[in-house]
Amino acid sequence: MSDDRIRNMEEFAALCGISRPTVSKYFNDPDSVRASTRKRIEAALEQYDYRPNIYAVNQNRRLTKNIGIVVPYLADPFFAEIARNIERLCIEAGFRPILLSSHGEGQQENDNLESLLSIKPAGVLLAPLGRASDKAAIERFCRDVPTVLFDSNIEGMGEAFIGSDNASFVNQTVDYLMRTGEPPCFLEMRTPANPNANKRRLAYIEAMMRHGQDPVVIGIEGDGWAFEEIGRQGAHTALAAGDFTTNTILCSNDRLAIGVLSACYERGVKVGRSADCDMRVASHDDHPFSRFTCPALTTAAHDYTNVSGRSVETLFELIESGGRFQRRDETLFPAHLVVRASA
Amino acid sequence: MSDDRIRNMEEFAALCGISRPTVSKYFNDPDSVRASTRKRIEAALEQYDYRPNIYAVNQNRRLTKNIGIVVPYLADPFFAEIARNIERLCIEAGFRPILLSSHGEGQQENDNLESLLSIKPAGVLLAPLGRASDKAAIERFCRDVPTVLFDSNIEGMGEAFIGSDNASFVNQTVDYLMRTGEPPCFLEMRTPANPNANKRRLAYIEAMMRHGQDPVVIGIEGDGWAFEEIGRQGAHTALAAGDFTTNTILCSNDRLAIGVLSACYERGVKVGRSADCDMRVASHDDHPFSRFTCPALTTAAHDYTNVSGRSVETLFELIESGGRFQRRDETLFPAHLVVRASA
DNA sequence: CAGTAAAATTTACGCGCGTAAAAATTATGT
DNA sequence: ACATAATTTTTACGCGCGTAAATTTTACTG
Repeated sequence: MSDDRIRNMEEFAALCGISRPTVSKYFNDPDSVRASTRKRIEAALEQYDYRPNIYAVNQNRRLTKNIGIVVPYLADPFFAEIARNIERLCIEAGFRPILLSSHGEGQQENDNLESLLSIKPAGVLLAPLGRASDKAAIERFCRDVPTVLFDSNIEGMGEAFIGSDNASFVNQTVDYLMRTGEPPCFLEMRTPANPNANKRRLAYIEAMMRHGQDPVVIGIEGDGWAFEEIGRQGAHTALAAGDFTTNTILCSNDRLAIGVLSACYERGVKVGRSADCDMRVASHDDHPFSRFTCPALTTAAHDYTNVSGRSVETLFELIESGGRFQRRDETLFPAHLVVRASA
Repeated sequence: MSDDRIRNMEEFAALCGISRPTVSKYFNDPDSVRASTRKRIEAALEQYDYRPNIYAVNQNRRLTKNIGIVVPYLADPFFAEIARNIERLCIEAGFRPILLSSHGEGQQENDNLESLLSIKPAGVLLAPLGRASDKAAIERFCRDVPTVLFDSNIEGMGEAFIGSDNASFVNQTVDYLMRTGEPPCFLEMRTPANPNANKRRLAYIEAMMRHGQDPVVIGIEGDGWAFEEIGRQGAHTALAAGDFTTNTILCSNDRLAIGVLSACYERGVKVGRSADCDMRVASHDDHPFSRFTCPALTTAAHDYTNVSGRSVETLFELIESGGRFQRRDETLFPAHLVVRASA
């Protein structure tokens, strides 16, 4: 690598012995130039280490190669994991992912969308906060930018939605719990952060009815995204009050369950499915840490690969279609049961 | 907000009744124009919702307002939390943070630096991987971009380092454990991912000598950033082999400890400081989840606020100094002990 | 080898804004 | 009110690249 700093495409083209417009064409699509000239450019590229000025490029291209990724709460390893998959897929496809977290706050979500607007992205993958989302702001955003929603749906917004099938999660856990012990009580936040929670509650009620059981839903207090602490305090309260009508708790999500396990431990309530245990606790999501709780958490797992993969694919299709779909598709992937020691 | 789309600064300046260069000056620094003209611009800004094209701006400014933030592993809530603090501080100072994760891999870290180079950031906050880092690549990068290292130091690289004082962590946990029970064995990965681990081991050995005790270091196998699983398997092996010479384990970091607690639970080893417990487990970092382990983890906490705050401040100073410091400062913040149930 | 299609070159313009220099205007102090 | 300093305006150029049109060169076919 020679260290003569190349200042622009003009100079680089001269070093290649090729005209600038052709070099420009190469950078837009290496296959759009003759194989022999491509070789020459790539040879020079290794020698001189030049790369187009990204700002000049984006100023002139009608569409940038940027893709915005917005997740509601990046400190949740679940979203960190999804985001990581999505990032990788974007890069492999030659795009530039820009990852933003809403940190659980509606204001931040709006700021993120504003910020994305100014970088004129080719498309955006948005996992909205849910209840705390500013629906009007998101709708306005989706009018300007090709957007695919994932993880948490908002009716009618974005050109498509990819997520997990909440009914599939709950059916599997409820069926399993019914088959192996007492019927489960359902523990959730009274005012859930996102609509998946509502769907899970409804699916729980329906599943219980199907089994000829009375559903018992325990809504605990708490606001924000500190689910573990909310679950812990809620479980303490509910256990003290004797709210659980059976020995089996099904939590709306793993982070709540982590808090519940913590509370049980603190109270000396032994959790598990062996004979010497007081309670069973199961949950949904297969959070990256759920394998390491004590006891390890029985849960229903997202199809991470398919959710992130299909989200990205869909966005690419959307971009190629010019930013609009004929109709808004909703794709739901089923869960699979992960039986561990907690239930 | 009128919806007549304004296409450029020329049009916006016309609507303000002010010349474009003055408007340009305003956007560079609102205080650089007369108060009365500033009012006029800001009034128009509310009416017409214009913002400068970020690509045109960055192409022409010698320095962008971008700040790169690189963390080794974003799926670790510890880094997610730090990154979130840093992001906020950057935004408040009028910068544009770009958050990148190296996902535990050297190749990704290099890619991240490459990617940052192309956006010509005003400065970069880099928490290097450590052992997996490509030192030469980082050194080259630091020559081109004003960089402040944080969390994990690499001797001589970057213009400054801000991190936590590993000796302070270990001294506090060791002193506490010595004071309240048997001397601790130290559990770590045999080939630690970053230099903090080495410093902690050395501090442990020194602390034990000071207490007149023989240090016992147990190095467990494992590679990569799946510390919980490594800790779990390592603890199983060590417990089976009887490697622990006392009933007290001090883990190098909380994520390992989470794995250790999981293994203990699986083996029916009761952890805690009450009389009926078999072992005590303590650790370092005060990971966001360490409050929810079973039992809750006794640990030494980072000074999150100061580490992130000082890192950002230092980078700002560096930027204002033109990218170079006279000498390379290393700032270490002490830890504080968080006593919970595990030890 | 001619004929044709494909690719590359030349030329030229525009993107939206930073910024410099000189001229004109406004604010400040006495 | 006047001299002086501080701002603003005018004018103009440049940043690095996308892209279009016309022209020339190259590659491929029979």
